[in-house]
Amino acid sequence: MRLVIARCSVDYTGRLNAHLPLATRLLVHKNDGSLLVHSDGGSYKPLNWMSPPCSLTREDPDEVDLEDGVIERWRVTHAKTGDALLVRIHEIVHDTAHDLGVDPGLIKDGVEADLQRLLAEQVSVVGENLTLVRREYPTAIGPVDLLLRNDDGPGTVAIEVKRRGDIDGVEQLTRYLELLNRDPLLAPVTGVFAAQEIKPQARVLATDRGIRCLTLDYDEMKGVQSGAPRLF
Amino acid sequence: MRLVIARCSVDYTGRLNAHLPLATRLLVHKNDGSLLVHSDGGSYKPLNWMSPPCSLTREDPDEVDLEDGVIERWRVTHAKTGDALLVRIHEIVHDTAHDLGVDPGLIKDGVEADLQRLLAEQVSVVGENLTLVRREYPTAIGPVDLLLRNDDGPGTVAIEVKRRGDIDGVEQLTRYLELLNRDPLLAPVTGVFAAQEIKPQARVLATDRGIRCLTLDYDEMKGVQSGAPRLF
DNA sequence: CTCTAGATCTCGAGG
DNA sequence: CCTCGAGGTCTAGAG
Repeated sequence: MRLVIARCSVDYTGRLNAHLPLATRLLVHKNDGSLLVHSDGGSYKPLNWMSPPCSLTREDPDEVDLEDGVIERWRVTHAKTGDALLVRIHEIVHDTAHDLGVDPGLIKDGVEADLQRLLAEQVSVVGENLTLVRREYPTAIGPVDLLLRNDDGPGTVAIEVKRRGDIDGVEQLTRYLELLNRDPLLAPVTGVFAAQEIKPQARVLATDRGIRCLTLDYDEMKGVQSGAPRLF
Repeated sequence: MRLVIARCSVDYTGRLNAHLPLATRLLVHKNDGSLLVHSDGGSYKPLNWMSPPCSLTREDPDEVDLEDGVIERWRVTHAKTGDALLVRIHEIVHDTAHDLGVDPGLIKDGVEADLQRLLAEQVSVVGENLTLVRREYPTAIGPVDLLLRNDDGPGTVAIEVKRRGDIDGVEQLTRYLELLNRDPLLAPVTGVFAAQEIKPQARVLATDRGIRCLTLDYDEMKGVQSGAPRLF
């Protein structure tokens, strides 16, 4: 990894065109060829960047650049799409290289998959006399998160699990319900929209379509889960 | 901006929990308090991070940490959500600080808004004998990108413009059409789904609902546009 | 390989 | 302040 602090301007050409006027910025050139251009603010998204696979070549400035005070140019080209980043460097303030080695990577806990797993283990949260048929129940238009069977009679419950329940999730569940209800072995299929947080618009739409909303408490559900091994 | 290369482990607690085992990484501490943890690969997304507004405090390691070889700890806490990042530093390989100043920011060209503007100026691309009523035609559930009037008779055309036409866009347009067709001054309203690239599933769904798909060529449309001033 | 759906999404506009 | 939609989305996982 090479770290350069430089006064530079940047032009991107690819899926769109973008231009960064001359200013002092951090350039991170990673070992895989990728380049990040960061300012001293904003969030983790760089002002401009090139993702791997790509390669960086150093160019001499042309006459116009020389008159503007450009001392060198970096051209970073994407191997497949042809997207290109051109960095015109006017001054290098700092320049160091470091060997970091391979990173062991991130371990996560609490994403949608965890919610879905917990709810599959605790179907009583959804209602009484229900049994899990399976997680990721396959259909022609994609897998339904959870499918439950009614123990007392005919009928099935399809559940869409989200961390944040938005209008898109309701649309998704609606498409599944429409399809599943054509199957005489499953019908009638009712819908449950389960999420840690459900947006008001999503709740209105769901209710209007006869879909029940269920707010989930991840920490509580994690607490109920008995002796299973924890990640940390 | 402070740049540190350090052997460290990182724990995030907030909307989820995440853990990074001990390894050598780049720590970028920005002027607004935010922190990025980067490895020497992957894309522009850091392995772990904290977004502003947040603040970093240096802590002494506890006894357990000392036995593990921790020389200092950084605790980065989000001002509002309470999300926290704890960096346990075992060794500092590099440590420099730089004054970057304020960045003038990025200038873009070719995003959805540009597509929409161009199509509004070239409604003949959609079909003959059509006139633009307005862009961003307001409805109760949000603005329709473009609304056109049929010159030869009754009826209206509602257009949803996307850079990449996905299934979500078809759903969005469907909701608009349903609503607009209740208005006797506009009905019958037909739909056109216009995008630079239309995904197969989206095309199938649109066609099934009687919505016409229209693939747009941005460069060509930009070329047609006569003497208007260009960004670069 | 493609395609789908989640994300500590981020970011900006509009009410 | 929140909500909504776009993004050079990125990313992981399944088919």
